[in-house]
Amino acid sequence: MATARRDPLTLEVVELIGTVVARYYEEYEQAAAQHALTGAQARVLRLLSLEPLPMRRIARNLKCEPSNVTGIVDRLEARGLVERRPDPADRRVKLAAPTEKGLATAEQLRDSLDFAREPLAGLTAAERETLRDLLQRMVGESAA
Amino acid sequence: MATARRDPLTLEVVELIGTVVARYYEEYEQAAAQHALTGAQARVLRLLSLEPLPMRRIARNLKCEPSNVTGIVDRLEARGLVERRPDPADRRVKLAAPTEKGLATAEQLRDSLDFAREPLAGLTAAERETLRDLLQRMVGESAA
DNA sequence: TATTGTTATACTCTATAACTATA
DNA sequence: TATAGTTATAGAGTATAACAATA
Repeated sequence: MATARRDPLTLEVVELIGTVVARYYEEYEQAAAQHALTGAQARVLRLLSLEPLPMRRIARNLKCEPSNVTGIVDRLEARGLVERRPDPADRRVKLAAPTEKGLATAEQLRDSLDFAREPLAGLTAAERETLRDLLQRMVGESAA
Repeated sequence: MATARRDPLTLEVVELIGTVVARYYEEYEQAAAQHALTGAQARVLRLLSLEPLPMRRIARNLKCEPSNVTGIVDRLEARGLVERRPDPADRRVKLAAPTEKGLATAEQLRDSLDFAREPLAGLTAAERETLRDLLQRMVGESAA
């Protein structure tokens, strides 16, 4: 298996992945902007819509410094999309949780992410399965 | 063909694409940082390594406002990676072009983008071909 | 008049370092 | 003493608006 690295085929696939990434990112930002959110704010809102989290955990997920999360959550909180709750188990911890409005926004956001579904519509179910399997092996099975 | 949108399979693929995008982006920034470049600077340098371009064209490619390009090119120029040249055909235009050092850096940058090659090593040539074809159809054939 | 690049301004994201309140 | 969250600071990317030079 592990041979090719700079062969034309591999480079072609790498190029295509770059194109997909650029398009995905662009449309994600655009979807966020439709709700007057930045990309980072939209990502945090999506994350919290799955489960309330301590600030520290948000930073780890976003792969940024905890100090940055303070501002992002501040802005989401100022817009009534998120709230900070105390953690009964540890008084140092603040749990960020979406409000009802925040949950509704997160759902709308999810729906507007047609970008990734739209192009898939051109593939048959069998092809989507193949794509899923190949991507899974690329990502390393342990995809979330 | 165009039926499924919210079926489990499609959503699974969308999720996987999101994972690939996050990983690609992260590793791109990391590769850029190894050369003390930001992601935006690395993207501009890569773009110019293909062909010198007017500031306006860079903005269009990055999908940002032209005023932002001024600063990014300023910083690349300050590091001796890029230079501004007059356009003989139109004296309003400034062509941004990589220096030799800039070209060398762009090439190193390209090489350090193993992130997208590494995971592909686990796929056979036939599988990479299949992946290429499916991605090409997603992207719409007209990939760069 | 329209276009190219720039400047000025304001906001967000980012990392670093220092601070506070808990543990 | 270690950890969670915050504040302060500085640099970079971003959009908007206004400007000079050129077309």
